[in-house]
Amino acid sequence: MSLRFGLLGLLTYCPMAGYDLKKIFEDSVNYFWSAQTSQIYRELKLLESSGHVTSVVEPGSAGPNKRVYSITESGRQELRAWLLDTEADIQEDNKNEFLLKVFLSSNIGPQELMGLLEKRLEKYKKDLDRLLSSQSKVAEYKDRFDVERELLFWKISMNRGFHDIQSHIRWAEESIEFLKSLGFSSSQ
Amino acid sequence: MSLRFGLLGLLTYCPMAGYDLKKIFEDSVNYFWSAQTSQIYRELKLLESSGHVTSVVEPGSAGPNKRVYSITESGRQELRAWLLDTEADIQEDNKNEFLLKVFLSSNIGPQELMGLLEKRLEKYKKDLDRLLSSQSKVAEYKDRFDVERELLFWKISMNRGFHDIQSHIRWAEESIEFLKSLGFSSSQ
DNA sequence: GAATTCATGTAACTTGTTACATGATTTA
DNA sequence: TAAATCATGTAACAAGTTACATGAATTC
Repeated sequence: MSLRFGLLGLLTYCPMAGYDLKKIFEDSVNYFWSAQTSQIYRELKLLESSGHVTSVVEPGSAGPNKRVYSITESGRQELRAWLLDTEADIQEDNKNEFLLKVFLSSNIGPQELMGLLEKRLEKYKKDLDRLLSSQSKVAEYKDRFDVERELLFWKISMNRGFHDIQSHIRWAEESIEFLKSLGFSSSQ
Repeated sequence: MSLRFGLLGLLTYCPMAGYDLKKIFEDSVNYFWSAQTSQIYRELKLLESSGHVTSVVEPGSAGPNKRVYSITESGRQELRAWLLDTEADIQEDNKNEFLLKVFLSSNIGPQELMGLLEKRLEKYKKDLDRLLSSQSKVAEYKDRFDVERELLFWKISMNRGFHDIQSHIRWAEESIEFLKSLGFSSSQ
């Protein structure tokens, strides 16, 4: 859906190749957005054919040539229009495979569910660690690009990550306690 | 991805037609899963061709005929295998269009972001109301099907919804306060 | 000399969305 | 009698995933 806007947004920092964009996706936006390289290259072509970015081929610093993309003025306009459009994102769907499992867990029973929840709790705690380490990468980006102005917005979006993970942890712990209070014990 | 398992799961309650499944999706699983009718009908056909469900055509109580689907033993096995497979759901992606916007908001500035956040906060509060009202529907389902055993799991998954929305509300409020503390005011 | 990283892409596929068509029955 | 609900579907498209191919440069 909005991969194109993610790409346009990152290109406002500086011109980049598809490969660079993939990298930045991985260690900045990764908590709330992701994309395959194949998808990124396809999308960049579409953006170029609609005039929102332009590209030039540059000799690669290491290895093959790079196709470096720059955002155009029409691209910036597109981006701003999307950012200000409050209708588009208001009914985004919240698909959560794990919750679907919990909902259908009568098919495996409370003990097995407890096992799933305990495993999940571990995952959430790892997520928290990963988020903390990706925070330290922000400092790195601060040096690589000139992003004084961006820092504020990065902080606010990363902070959402903490709220999110903490609420997951609290819910999982609460649910495990609830099952225990009903006399069930883990299958692990 | 796991629409098929959602369908299999609901069919463990009782045999149903595509239309019924769509309805139940809408007012039970809706908070963390959704699907279009066209997708549901397509998926049901696939499930039938792989032997996980069977169907019979019944005269409709009102209007056209119904094709009523029942889960088979192989369908139940599939479902249970998926429920217990902790690898599959562990790296589900968390795409969040709104967070992408926040992350890229240097392109519109803090005042505009504040406006977006305020609008979001309203949406979150509406989400909370909707979740409360869908809770009351659970009671309705309890009567329609024989789902004593299922109630426990419904409660746990619905409870996740509350944790989720509350954390969204807290984050939005905190972020608005943060921007205010920096001397910015809303564009609204 | 082997593995990893840099760098770009194609092809085939799955999943999800949008728009449309049909026609009966029930409710306002 | 008009609108909503019941009920099933097709077609075209958009978005996302998986698998694969290529080949140079760097690091171990």
